[in-house]
Amino acid sequence: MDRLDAPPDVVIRRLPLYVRSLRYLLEEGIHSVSSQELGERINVTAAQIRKDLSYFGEFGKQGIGYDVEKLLNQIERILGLTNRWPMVVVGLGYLGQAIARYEGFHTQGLQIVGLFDRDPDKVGRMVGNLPILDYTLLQTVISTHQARLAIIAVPAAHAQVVADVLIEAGIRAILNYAPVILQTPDDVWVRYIDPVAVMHSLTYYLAHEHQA
Amino acid sequence: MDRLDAPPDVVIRRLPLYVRSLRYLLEEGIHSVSSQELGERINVTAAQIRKDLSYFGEFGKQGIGYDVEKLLNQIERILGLTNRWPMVVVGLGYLGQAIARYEGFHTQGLQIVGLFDRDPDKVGRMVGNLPILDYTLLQTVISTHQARLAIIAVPAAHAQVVADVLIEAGIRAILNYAPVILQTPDDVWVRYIDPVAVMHSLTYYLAHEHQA
DNA sequence: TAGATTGTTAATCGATTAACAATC
DNA sequence: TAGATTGTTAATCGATTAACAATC
Repeated sequence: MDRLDAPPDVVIRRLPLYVRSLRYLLEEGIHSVSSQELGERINVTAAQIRKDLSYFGEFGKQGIGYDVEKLLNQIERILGLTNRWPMVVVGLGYLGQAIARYEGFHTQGLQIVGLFDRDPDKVGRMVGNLPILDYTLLQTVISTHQARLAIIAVPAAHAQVVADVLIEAGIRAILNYAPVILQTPDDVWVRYIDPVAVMHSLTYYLAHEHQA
Repeated sequence: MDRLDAPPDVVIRRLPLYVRSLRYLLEEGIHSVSSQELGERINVTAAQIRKDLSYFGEFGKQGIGYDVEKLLNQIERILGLTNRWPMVVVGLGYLGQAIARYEGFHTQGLQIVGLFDRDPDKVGRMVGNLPILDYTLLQTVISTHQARLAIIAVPAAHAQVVADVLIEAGIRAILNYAPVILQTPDDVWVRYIDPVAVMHSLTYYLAHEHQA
């Protein structure tokens, strides 16, 4: 394979699923796995797993498969999960609070270092072990922790300004829960979580199920 | 084009974004839009929009573009959004409560008709205007409302059993927030919301940014 | 050794983009 | 009419799958 080619984004998006599945395997005390077996757990073909991994190197043994722990470590290294990643959360409504309280980020190398809301009634309150801060402190907190990751959980109408401020303050990758497409510079990564859109794509299939 | 071909899933997933953008346009008082203009708002090419729509019919006028309201109505009809969709939410932790309290579902044709948790301490409490019910009532509520949509927001270890029960009770499409890949029959639709995986794909790019 | 499974190449499949005749 | 923009076809691009030699 051509190690010069950058791996496609689809592949990068699948790597975290491999990581998770390998962690589960390890918890189950399974130390060796074939692309076939791994694939069955993630609903992905064996060929796709091997092809995906081939962008980064050779991690298995013919006739044997993959050493779970070794492969896990390798993919974690590829994803940069050997360091902890500081991130900030903006918008502490019900959703933002659920995000702030979710242990899954912390256990997976993602460390929330700042919570921000512009509502004066919320500022100062604690969520978990962090206080909600005013937007005026965004810049300081982001530079202090060198945070490059942010989660936006503010109302739709407010998301674009928040994104602008975050980027200005040094944020380079955003996970946006607000139902708006953000306009950002090319060197900023933006991903969306959009449950209503997902549900609407499902209603399509339910509405058309009996025509098929 | 060949109206006999089923539209690809990628296209179905984009339709809800068109719906949303068209709604925003309408709110802004804009009544006519070209594929070019619409595309700029959603970060999609004009050609892709026209191609996507062509799977379902002809909705625009040459030289003019699309009537916003008309196109909106058409896509809503295609997605089945002319009816309201009953759905249940299982798991009323912080996340489940945020979901239950989010107005976005209700305003977009998705009506939560039941909240379920197995924790006896939670059962009976109200979240918004609905009480949290025990799993024993799942079957009844689902059949009463003929719900075919469900959201799973339980801990990872519990998600597969919950899915099994839901499907047994008649659910046909699931949005799963738990970090596990569900094993389900072919006639059940499953989508995932997985913020940790998304963040991990972002750390990849941040970790490799300066090699590029 | 025989059996299993990798890594990789080539073939296939599918989605996006470009281009343009049709037409408002 | 001239200019703009659609709907659609064909070309391009990219991702998935199949197949198999290499090898544990």
